[in-house]
Amino acid sequence: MAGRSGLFFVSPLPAVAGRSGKGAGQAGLGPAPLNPQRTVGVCGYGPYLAGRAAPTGRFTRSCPFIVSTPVSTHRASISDLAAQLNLSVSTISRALSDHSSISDATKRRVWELARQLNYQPNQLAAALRKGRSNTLGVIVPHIDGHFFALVLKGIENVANQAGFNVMICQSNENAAHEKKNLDTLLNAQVEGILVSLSLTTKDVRHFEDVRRRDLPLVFFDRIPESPQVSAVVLDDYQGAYQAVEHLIGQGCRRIAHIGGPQHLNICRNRYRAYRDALQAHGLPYDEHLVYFCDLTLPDGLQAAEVLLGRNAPFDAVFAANDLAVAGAMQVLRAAGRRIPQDVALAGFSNELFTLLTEPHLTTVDQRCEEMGRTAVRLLLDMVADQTRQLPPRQIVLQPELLVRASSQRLGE
Amino acid sequence: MAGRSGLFFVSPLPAVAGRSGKGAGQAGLGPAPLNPQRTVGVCGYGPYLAGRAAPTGRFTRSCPFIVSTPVSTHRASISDLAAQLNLSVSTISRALSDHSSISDATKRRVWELARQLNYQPNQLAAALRKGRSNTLGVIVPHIDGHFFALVLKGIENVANQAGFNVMICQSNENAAHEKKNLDTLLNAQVEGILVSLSLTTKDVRHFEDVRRRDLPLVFFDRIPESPQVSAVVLDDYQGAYQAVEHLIGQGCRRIAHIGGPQHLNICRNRYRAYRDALQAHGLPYDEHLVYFCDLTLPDGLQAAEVLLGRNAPFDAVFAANDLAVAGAMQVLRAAGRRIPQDVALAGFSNELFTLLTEPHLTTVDQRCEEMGRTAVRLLLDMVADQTRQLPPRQIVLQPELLVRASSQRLGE
DNA sequence: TTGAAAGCGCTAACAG
DNA sequence: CTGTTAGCGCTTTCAA
Repeated sequence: MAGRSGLFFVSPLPAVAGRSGKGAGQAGLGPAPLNPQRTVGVCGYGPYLAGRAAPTGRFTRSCPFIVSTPVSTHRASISDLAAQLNLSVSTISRALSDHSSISDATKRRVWELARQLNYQPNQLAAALRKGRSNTLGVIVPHIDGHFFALVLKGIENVANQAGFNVMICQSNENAAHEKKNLDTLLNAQVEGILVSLSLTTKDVRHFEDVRRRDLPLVFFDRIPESPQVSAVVLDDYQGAYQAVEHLIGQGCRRIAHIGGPQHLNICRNRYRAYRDALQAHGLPYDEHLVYFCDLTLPDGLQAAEVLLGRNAPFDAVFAANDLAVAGAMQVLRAAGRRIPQDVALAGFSNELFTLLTEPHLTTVDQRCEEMGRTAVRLLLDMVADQTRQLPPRQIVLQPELLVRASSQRLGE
Repeated sequence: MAGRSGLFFVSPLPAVAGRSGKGAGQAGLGPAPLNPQRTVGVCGYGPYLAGRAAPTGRFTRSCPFIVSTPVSTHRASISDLAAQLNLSVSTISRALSDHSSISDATKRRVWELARQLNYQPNQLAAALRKGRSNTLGVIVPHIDGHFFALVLKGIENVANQAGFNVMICQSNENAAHEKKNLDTLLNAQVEGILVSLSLTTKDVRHFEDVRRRDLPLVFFDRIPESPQVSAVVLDDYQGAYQAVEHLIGQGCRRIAHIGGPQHLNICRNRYRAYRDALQAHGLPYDEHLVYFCDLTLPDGLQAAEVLLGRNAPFDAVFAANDLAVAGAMQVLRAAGRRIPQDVALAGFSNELFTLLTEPHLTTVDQRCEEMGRTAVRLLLDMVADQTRQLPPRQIVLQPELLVRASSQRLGE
């Protein structure tokens, strides 16, 4: 199939194989031959260091990596056990799964041999036979960045606890890629799918296949606009509303907004909350104070520049994410604005770095892990429901406003 | 048996001939291309909002999510196709994989029906039969945080291009968990494994199983101390050495170090480079200027406090990672130290947030994606080698020092 | 160019 | 308590 391009694209330094420089009992140097007969030993070796000589020796540590001859490359199967014990494969199978109808004596024998032969069950075969892959699929826009990483952690925890593996796909914010991801998951026979839409997904018909197969499907965070789907989301509206209200409470009257792509539910809701909060407090909406972008760091920088250039004074910025507001802060400070005295700032997502900026950033926590856990629980409920008749459910998590120095103009 | 702790990380499979799709009559041969589809219903619905009433309607967008009754929940298999076309399963199988010995006419009929029935090959069955799962396994300490996320991205790219899926496990910095991860991967019949050791892994004997089975194994970044393994690492020594040398070049004479756990090769090498660089430039090593910890944010805060409290003046800090130095910076500034005039700072890893602090942090780039790509290429070479005789290789990537404001005391 | 048949490793009736 | 048997869906000889 796809060619394996075996070229190594490595930096100048040639590969260092079996480099040493240590005094300790070095076994093999250089291209170590395979099958060094049962060398069960301690070996130390130098650091991967280029150039400089190093006062080594004292930094090595013992390394009990056993190098034993591969006894047999053959993977023990259930029938190997059966043959060796003069039992039938079904007995072995049952013994291994601790079936009640197998005598303790037999079980013990089986387990012992399994241990000796280092038997590992073949999940593929079991899944094929049982018709259950014990695997869930997830499609996320990307994996780098705080939010999805934490959601995935939540998903993994609950799923694993329930005995499921999780297969992850990244759509790279690309709708076509997302579609392929879906095929991949279907081919892998996953038992249910979790999805957070890509930035460029404006058409969700590719999820119809899933539906047609009665395969449980749950969206989270970035979801399509249909009450017919099951979904878990944060109450972005609420979080944003609170953030803006907080800024108003600090005496801000001209609050700017850096918003994200409006076809995404999350960005739209944050923007809407911004408008509503202003209105609820009798403040006018001024479109000169609003800037839409993709919320990257460069976008944040540019947003601040544009806002400053518009000649529409503002005393606060609420951005739809933390990165944008962090970028904006740099530009604002460079322009001589004091934070929060001149301009108060609030972001969204509670990224780790909001505690690394000076001042720390006010933000809204998204309950990442909880979102993951909730979504997978919902999915597992659907998977467990044989009838496939469960009505779609939508679950809304409550965010938490975290007030920090970037927005505190009054004594707390 | 082995606990489930797997996260599969997958992406588009190599095109499977006769991929589904609906829409107008696709005539073409070969892997059916994505198809343009017509819009079908439109439905709008309110936002997931709790509490406040919202001026809905204007913010909804069209949603062509089709709600159709599940026609048949039965997944079409190869034998269904065979039955309907009066062909044998083997012919179908061959046609689907575009085998040369099948007539074009037959292929066309097969593909067409496959499309109609929305046939999706069962990977499990294929893998079982072929004895090849087309899956690689990866064990990382965690998935949140810049570094591993990017390495994984690199791994995914290359692996997918070569037609492999990737299964990810997180050890959560826990050696016991790492062991379970390994079982999970073995059970899933992966064809090769990539590992970056957990913080608490001091004994690597559990990888012996892998070796005994002749399963290709490549370590990256955090690796065991043995020349017998294949590994890809950054030249941490070189990167740290350059960073410290840079600080010296800026006029710093009393440079402190915040170091990580010394049983990890990466931390040890950074520390060693720190000492060597000092020595090479005739500066004394003073243990009062060194603080070891786990390099978290709180650790960084504490490190600075301890260093300040020791009454051993210092004019620079080189930390083994960015988080620690970012934390230290906060404490130092709070204590009235100007950065970089009083204390110059340098970290390690090139985290995104190094561009969000004030001033920006000098750091060392780790070539994350390249590390992932390189590691998986090495692994794929081993997988491709039927003989299993390839000698272990170690590849060293060169880091890049990124000088930023936190350490620039002289005009560039 | 197509078909028949034999499994991959495991599970689960159904019988003893 | 244990064994026999029949597949899960697919690939792959070997024959036609």
